[in-house]
Amino acid sequence: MKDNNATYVLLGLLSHNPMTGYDIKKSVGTRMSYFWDLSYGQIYPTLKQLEKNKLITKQVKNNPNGPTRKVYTITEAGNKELQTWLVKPAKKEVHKYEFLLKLIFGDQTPAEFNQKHIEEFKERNQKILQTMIAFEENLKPIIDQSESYYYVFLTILLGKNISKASVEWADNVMKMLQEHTMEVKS
Amino acid sequence: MKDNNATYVLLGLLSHNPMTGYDIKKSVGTRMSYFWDLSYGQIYPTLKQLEKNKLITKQVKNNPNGPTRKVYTITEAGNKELQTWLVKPAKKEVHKYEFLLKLIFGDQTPAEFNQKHIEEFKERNQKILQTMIAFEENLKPIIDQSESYYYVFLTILLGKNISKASVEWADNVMKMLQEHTMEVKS
DNA sequence: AAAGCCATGTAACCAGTTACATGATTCT
DNA sequence: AGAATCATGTAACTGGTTACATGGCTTT
Repeated sequence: MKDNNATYVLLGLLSHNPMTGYDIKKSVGTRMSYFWDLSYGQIYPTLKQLEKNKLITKQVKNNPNGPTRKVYTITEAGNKELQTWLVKPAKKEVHKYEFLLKLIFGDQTPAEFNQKHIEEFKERNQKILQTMIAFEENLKPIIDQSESYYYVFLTILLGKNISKASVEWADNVMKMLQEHTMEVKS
Repeated sequence: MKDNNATYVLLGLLSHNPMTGYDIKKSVGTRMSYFWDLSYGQIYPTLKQLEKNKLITKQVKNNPNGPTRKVYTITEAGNKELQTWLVKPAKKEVHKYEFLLKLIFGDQTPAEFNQKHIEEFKERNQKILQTMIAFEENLKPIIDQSESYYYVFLTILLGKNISKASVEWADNVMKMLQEHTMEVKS
């Protein structure tokens, strides 16, 4: 059995509800959008492999309006595998900020381009912040209905805090850069 | 010519000073540690390829105490290539928070493990925060000596803000989780 | 009519990691 | 004596993306 994160995302999601590959993609794209991503190119082969290893089972459901749905359910063995992984220490976070790679070489380009990168970063983070706030509001009233909502809520809060800090940084350095550019020119 | 980020990290660093592959690794590991990483497995083949494409040149320097050093210098064509890339919009940020992947499935495991993951996340971020503050203090007095220091400084500030927000989040949710665990038990 | 969603999947590619190989010097 | 640093590099592997292929249903 392969021991990559894609495997455990699928097991984790299926530990709550039986789902199709398509459902999984949507689920990751919403509740995990801030901190994880999976493509179909990972999802479908991983499902196949999990089934082969008896960590999940498949039910083929005929769908009158559209293609056949393949609904996957976690097995006892699958749940055990998930729990074994859950207690192991997590690897450290990986970040790829391409815009910082451009900004750190900002002395090699006119100031306007650096400002553009910062503006765009700010916009991306404002969007994320709004999404996180919306998720937060949606979850608040139902948080006591299921223990699993509570943990989703905690992860949403981190996304909210970090995107907020990012927007604040962008506002600050935009001001700093404007003053700096004037100083350098004079 | 390949158009991956590793290429531009090397060009960007070499646009400031001629360097060896080893120097580049160290440089990335300090000033970019928060938001980027490169392994020798990427650096050496990329240097070779950049040289073949005449974006950098190599000088082999005999080193009395140790192996031969190969010092690379950026060419005019290399600088142009870098500048072309600098003005193009950056791709959106990519994050991989493995611990959130474990926390979001926190209902599947005893509370103590969730708290462990949060504690460890907090510790990682406290370390980063301290590093960023140290960089900030080191840069402040020399920031007017070179335009390039200024941009490094801006990137350091983002690392500082985000790791600070992360530590604060950890403190908050630890308290929340402790209360929540007591409620659920009662 | 066109765009977008539902739903499946594969193949080729690109990015990035890890383990290995080599070996001298310097610090503790 | 042993660990760390200096310094080079490759090969095999794993992780992850993108483009392609198919095709019906629903919304604008």
